[in-house]
Amino acid sequence: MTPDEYVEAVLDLVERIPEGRVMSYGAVADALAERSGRASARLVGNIMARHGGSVPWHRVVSSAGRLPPGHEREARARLRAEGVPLRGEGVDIRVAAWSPQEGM
DNA sequence: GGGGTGACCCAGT
DNA sequence: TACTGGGCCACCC
Repeated sequence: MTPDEYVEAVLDLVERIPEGRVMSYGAVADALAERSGRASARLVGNIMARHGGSVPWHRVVSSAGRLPPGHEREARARLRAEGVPLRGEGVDIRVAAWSPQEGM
């Protein structure tokens, strides 16, 4: 799988995250590991930063529920509108976490 | 080719 | 609870 295809796979998965739920960068990397052979949270973070504009990027947060630097305000507004449980600076990932297995 | 950087993560202190 | 160190992988000097 080429880097470009990996980007496509990441964006494709992010598009499937249902409203009101979120995934961490690591969870995304993990879910694609089987298919791509790669599992790097950092890589997913980079991909979202560069190509996330066309997908619901706000549904992808850090494993601690922190929102993407520079976009906290925007992300909070969208997440709140979708009914994602917010906690402190970010989201309550323990409650909002979603995995592809759940949504097949 | 070598080295720094980043929307990350986990284990240890 | 907060910091550190190591691992991760593509990108850009």
